[in-house]
Amino acid sequence: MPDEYIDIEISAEGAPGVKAGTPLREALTDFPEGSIGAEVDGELLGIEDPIKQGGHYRLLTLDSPQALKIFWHSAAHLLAQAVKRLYPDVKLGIGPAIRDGFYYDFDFGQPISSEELPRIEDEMRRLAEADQPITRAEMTPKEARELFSREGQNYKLELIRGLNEGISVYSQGEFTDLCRGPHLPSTGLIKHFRLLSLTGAYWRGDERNPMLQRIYGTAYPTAEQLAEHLQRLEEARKRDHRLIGRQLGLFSFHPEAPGTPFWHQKGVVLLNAVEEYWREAHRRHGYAEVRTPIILSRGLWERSGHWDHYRGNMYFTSQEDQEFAVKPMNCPGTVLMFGERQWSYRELPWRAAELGIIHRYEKSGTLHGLFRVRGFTMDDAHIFCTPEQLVDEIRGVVRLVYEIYARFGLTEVEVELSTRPLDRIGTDQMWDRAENALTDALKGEGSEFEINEGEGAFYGPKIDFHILDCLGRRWQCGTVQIDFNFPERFQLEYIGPDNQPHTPVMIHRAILGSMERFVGILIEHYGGDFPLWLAPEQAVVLPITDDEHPAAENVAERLSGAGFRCRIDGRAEKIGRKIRDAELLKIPYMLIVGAREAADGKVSLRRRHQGDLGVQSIESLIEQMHSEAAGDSPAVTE
RNA sequence: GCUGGCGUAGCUCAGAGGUAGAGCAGCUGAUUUGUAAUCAGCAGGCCGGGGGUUCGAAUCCCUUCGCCAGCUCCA
Repeated sequence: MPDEYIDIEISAEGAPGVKAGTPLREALTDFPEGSIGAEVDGELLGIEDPIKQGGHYRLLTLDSPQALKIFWHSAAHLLAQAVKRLYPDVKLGIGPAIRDGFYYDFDFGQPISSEELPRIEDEMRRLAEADQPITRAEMTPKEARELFSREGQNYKLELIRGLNEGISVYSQGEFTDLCRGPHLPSTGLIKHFRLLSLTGAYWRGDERNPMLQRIYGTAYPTAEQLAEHLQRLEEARKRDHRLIGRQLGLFSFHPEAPGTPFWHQKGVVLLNAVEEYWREAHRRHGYAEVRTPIILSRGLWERSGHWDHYRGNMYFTSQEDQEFAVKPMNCPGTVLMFGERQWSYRELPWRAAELGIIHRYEKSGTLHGLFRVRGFTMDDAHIFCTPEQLVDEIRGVVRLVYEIYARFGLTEVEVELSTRPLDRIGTDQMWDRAENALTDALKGEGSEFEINEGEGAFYGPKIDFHILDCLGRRWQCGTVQIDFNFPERFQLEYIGPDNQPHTPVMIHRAILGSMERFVGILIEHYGGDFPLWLAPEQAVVLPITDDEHPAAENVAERLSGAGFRCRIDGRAEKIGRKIRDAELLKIPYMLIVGAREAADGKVSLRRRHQGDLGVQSIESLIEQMHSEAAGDSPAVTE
């Protein structure tokens, strides 16, 4: 029964139709079996919720994707009910539906251990089997205060203080919770769920508030969907770049340098392959590569505004009574370069790209593999152009962004445009022009985008690019920001056709974000199975016996000569063992040389995950590898 | 930073007051092998660092460093 619609009309005084405030269940004369709520204009309604507006209602069943949000929210309540039965004195925080599940925050007084989760899950199961109806009631703030103060639910009381009339509570059995809803009709619908983890979380996310204990869980209407979701979590665990990074010998971390990776030989090959492609693409798009100092004087950072706004994230050092900062951004250095001399409008745009090494202090608790580090290489560029050139420049950046992502097989990109915040510099006219330039450029390139009203930086509006990896996870990588601040602070100018000085427009942009983080994303996206052009080791020659070593040397030399990364596994192991080890190292090509191949000057070809592909001449192999390496990246799963 | 958990051999992990263990990896030797693990032997440890309790500490306590999970996707 998917996609069933029903129109509801709100009655005016004395006219036919449904009275506003009527619960959805009563408003529907013919309530279809299996309906758990409805959606209208993006708003979700449970069947007990009151109708507020007329409209075209889409009925939801458990099969509807939108219904999951309701489902998870009710699962959170089920969790809270179970916890309250087991720990009667528990204080409830909040328990929303989130992406892929739900959580609920509790104050247990005495912290509980994650070994309690199965017990709680069992209690939830019992409660679900009891199949209690979920009912809704409205009350005034006063009534709500009385209700929750009776139970000593101080967190709920705090929430009520921020609410006006029309407070709703949802109940199932003895359990009542302050809640906006919507919810399922009854708890019996929640059959398949799993509690996943127990962690700490500050009340309202503020570290000055008490630490609550948060229980995360997930639930699905069918056992298959739940199993599939748990499978996805398992897949993500297997793809963890920290694990694969060690298994493949790409990088490591040491306590001596928290938050900064040590890149091993193979990891550097990978980084270099990404950088080589990056340089090639930037040359083609008319960028000039520059390199600015890592340590610059405090005075520069005072002038750029970083001293006032970013000092807490910066590292400092001093020598000869002079204070310096380790750069957290590349822009001031590039701006100094621009300011070195006079510029003619004929020389603009100047697109200065830099793979700049920057350092930012991050709280120790937020460090996470390559994803959150303290030192990294930003694939930065700063474009200085005339106002007339702005739209074209942004369009060029957008094109380059899509081109570069596509090279890595990342074709799903989500774009967000952030507009002027309340606290900002520059005139409204400048903001109009800049926001229009970003909008026009995105439209011109045919990108779909969402607008984040008021989320721009104080110095200018921006576009953010998010890529979706093969597991559908979203990573913010690229950004394009227009900057009114720098040209003003550093009094940048160029001489226009009118022989007068003008202020250039400055654009900051990054595409991959951090090279290190991007490589981490690639590791997880490919699961370590890198396409040929990125693979740290592209081929390994596997002689069957020592007799084939000369022939194997010959094969390896030919491949190395053709520019491929290739080695010989000359160990006194059986071929099965050599294959296994090469498969585990995820080497794309295994070239087996036995007596027959040695005699014919050929190899027996084996591809990672594919097995034996038969005998092939070395010439045709090299040709095949060249075209594979040059082409677009193949599908992620081979 | 804060809360909780975890640091034992290169890796994955056992041991939970009484002589530090296994598998894999490593080394040595044998084996010369045909598409995902050949066999045997050997070696390997300030049980993360520091302090304490105890006759005795990997084990209990304190402290410090690091790692892992999380720290509003708002009732």
